[in-house]
Amino acid sequence: MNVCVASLCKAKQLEKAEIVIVDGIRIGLQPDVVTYNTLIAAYCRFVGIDAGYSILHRMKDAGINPDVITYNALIAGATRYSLLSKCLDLFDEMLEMRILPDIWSYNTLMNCFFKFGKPDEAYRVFQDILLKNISVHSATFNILINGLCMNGYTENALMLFRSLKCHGFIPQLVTYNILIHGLCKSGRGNVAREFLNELVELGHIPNAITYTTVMKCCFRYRQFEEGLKIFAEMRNKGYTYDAFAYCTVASMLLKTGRITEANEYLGYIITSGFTIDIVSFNTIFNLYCKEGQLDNAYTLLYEAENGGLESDKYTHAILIDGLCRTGNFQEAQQQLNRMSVTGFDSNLVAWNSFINGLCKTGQLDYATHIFESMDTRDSVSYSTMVRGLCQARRFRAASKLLLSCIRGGMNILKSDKRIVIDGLRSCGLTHEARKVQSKIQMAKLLHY
DNA sequence: CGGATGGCGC
Repeated sequence: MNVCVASLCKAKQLEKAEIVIVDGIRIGLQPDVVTYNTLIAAYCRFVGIDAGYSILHRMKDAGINPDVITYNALIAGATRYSLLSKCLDLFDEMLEMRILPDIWSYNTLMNCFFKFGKPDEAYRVFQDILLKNISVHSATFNILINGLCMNGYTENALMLFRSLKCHGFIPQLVTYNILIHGLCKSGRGNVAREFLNELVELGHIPNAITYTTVMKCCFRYRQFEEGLKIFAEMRNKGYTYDAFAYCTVASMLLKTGRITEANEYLGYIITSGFTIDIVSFNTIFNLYCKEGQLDNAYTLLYEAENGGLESDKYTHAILIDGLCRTGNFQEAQQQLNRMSVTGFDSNLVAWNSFINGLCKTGQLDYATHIFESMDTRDSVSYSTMVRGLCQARRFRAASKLLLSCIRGGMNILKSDKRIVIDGLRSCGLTHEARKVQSKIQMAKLLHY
């Protein structure tokens, strides 16, 4: 029965799995801890953490005690849904129940801390593993390397990787995938390339994840044709069994103005029978919004939501950008305000999109007002405003903003700084231009 | 029976 339940759960057929269990009970087979653990993992993955909990209760009611695997599945579920405190509670609960955590409990907890941007605490978990003399799993190192990369410690991740190799650790394909991704994200595409060669030399065969990662890396460095070549190779090898890579390609095409081609690839997503999840939906939705087909976009959104797809912060940001592009600033503003009441606040990208739209249409005072009322701002917010002010030839205001951005420890693009300085000069404000330049230099010295 | 890697927005 357990084998059957497991394979149904893997295939997301939870109702069928439940039927098998009921049938089993009818012929005298009682579900055991393995059956429940399988169910808990599947419910956490496909339905939600509460669904996982309800199985836990069912299990306890049936007189079966949870074990370490039960808790690991729940902790992983809590991590998936970004519930840090729930992870910690579960870990404590496990200890209280005198269930000894295994390496995977620690791995999962460590991964959870990394995911929440708490690398120090994650590292403490790792030290705990060593202290308690629990033998590590290769995944422990993979999680460490990934966590370090994702939290801006790419250099440390590289050092760890190299020292592990010296100690006889044989990197797996996942290890390379993680490293390549991390290196690319931190702007070290050249090192990523080296690792791509290395993994092949070591006899690994790149998988769909490797291809998608490398392809995105190419796009990041504006090597579009190179990336498309990788995609073609990936398709030839039959590695496009999901929409992941198609989304990357389509959004690159859209961003570079190759609308017709983007349309083509999105067509594949729709006709290939892939499950349209929120990410692929957003990619398609973005096409309609960028083309200014807001009516079609709304229809699509309506249909998707009726079909049970839940929009996320990406959906909202795309919509707001679309509304701005079509000049519907009032509706964009309303949507933004609605967003903050429905829990999508801190959607900085959407707000940035809005001020960008306002700046592009010369509504600088309105943009400034919004910018000042935002509770958080990032370097994009500043860049957008700075560029907008320069375009309106309000160079003094732009330089003031630029300096306050730098004082806040945020860095904006060199080209944006250039625009301000050149602008000041073009107005004959040579003295101010020089002042800004020296302040930028000073900030550089102080920060690095 | 669980647990690590890839896709979308300014």
